[in-house]
Amino acid sequence: MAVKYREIAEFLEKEITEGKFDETNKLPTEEELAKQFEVSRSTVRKAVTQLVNRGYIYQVQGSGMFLRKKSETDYINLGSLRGLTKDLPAKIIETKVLELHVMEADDELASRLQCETGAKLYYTKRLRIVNEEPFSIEISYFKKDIVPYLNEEIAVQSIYTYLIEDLKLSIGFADKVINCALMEEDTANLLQLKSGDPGLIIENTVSLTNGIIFELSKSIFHFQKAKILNRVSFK
Amino acid sequence: MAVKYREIAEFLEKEITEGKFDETNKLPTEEELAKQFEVSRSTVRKAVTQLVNRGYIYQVQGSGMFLRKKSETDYINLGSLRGLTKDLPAKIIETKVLELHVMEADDELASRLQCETGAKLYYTKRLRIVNEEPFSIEISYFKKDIVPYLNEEIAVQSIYTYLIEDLKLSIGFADKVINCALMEEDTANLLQLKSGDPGLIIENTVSLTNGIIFELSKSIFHFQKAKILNRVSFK
DNA sequence: AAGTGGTCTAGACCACCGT
DNA sequence: CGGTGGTCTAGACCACTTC
Repeated sequence: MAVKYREIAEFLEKEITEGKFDETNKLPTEEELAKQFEVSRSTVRKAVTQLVNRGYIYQVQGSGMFLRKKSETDYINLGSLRGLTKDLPAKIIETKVLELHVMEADDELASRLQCETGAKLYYTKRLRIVNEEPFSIEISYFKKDIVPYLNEEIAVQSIYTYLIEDLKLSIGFADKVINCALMEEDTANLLQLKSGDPGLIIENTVSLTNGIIFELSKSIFHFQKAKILNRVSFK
Repeated sequence: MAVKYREIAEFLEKEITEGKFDETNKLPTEEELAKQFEVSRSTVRKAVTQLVNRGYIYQVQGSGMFLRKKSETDYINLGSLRGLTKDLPAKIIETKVLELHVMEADDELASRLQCETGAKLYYTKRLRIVNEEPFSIEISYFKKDIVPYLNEEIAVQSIYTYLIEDLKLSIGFADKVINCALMEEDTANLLQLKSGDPGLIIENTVSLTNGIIFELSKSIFHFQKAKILNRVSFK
């Protein structure tokens, strides 16, 4: 942190989620915020833009900044990289690590991860349990030269928290592909569904700020329990 | 248009898609672009930010601006409001208008559209055909006070083009909820699937720039043919 | 050390909303 | 018309990458 506009965005985000502006449904003007935080109006605008992009507010020229309707709480948020734990704060989330070991990239993985065939990868398969019911299966591959160490203790918690806070990785961008497919029997069993039932699938290719891909993942969600939310702003 | 940063973004977007920077995989520096377009560096940065948000490029501090790997062409783009026609430019897209008439909002529609029960709405149900195969079913409700007129000729083409270019509506933001559900028989039939097969569903709540909701839609995609792409940047 | 993007400022002027 | 967001500028200084 230590960057003003991020701090302001974070501060306002917290105020918004705590309901501080719910009565008026409106934020103070940019001018007022600039005065309050003792920064220039440009800096306020940069902070505010983040809130707009995250779907908290919208701006109307000549009129002001307004709260967007709060979204329901039990959606998976496509725009965040925070993971289930942060997306579903109201729920009890458990994780069962089904597999975790180092392996070598085959041709297909190498191509998708843009690395050499045979490069070392961490492979992990996890079952996510929400409110004591199976919710999703997550299969991930991490490049070992970027994520040199991973163990079950970490994988049971949020891997992303570990990557960001401990390994100090800075995540840059991701491609997410969503589709729907019929499940194999073993996958279905893990989710307590029948073979042939569909799964909602998100495939994720994640890069660091410098553009290097470091993770590939595939999450298969219980089709009756998972909903994905994406808030879009045009501008 | 007439806004510099948008024009620059559009210009660069075109150059990128035409492959102008493919050799180096890199864009000119911000300074150079500022000189080229005769604007300040801030204006260049604003244009560039749009390209970043749209998933075309990424920036690396101290190093430069680089192209992101081109995405495959046959994805539905979640971040755009352009509609299928623009998302799948390589495909032949036909639209069959199954229903189109004015109706009154019931309690549920009124609540979701934030209008009065009984308010007039345009209802339309369309079948989208891609490369001569059924691809999706789209059910939409438009507030009639905002979209006063709609006919089959418009509904066969892109409704959004009509809303933006003819009605001069300015779209502000949208909530998109994605999930997966088993289809009813008549829906399945339209997509040439079996009753009980799954559908990939996007429910869309769209607001104007001033925050007023004007459209609700539900698109049910053929689960074997549709893939949704979302490119995310963190910053 | 040079090159390049990231943050921040102060201020001007425009465009739109609501009274 | 006053209030408020939108665009744009010119310039300073910082942080990171690359050599």
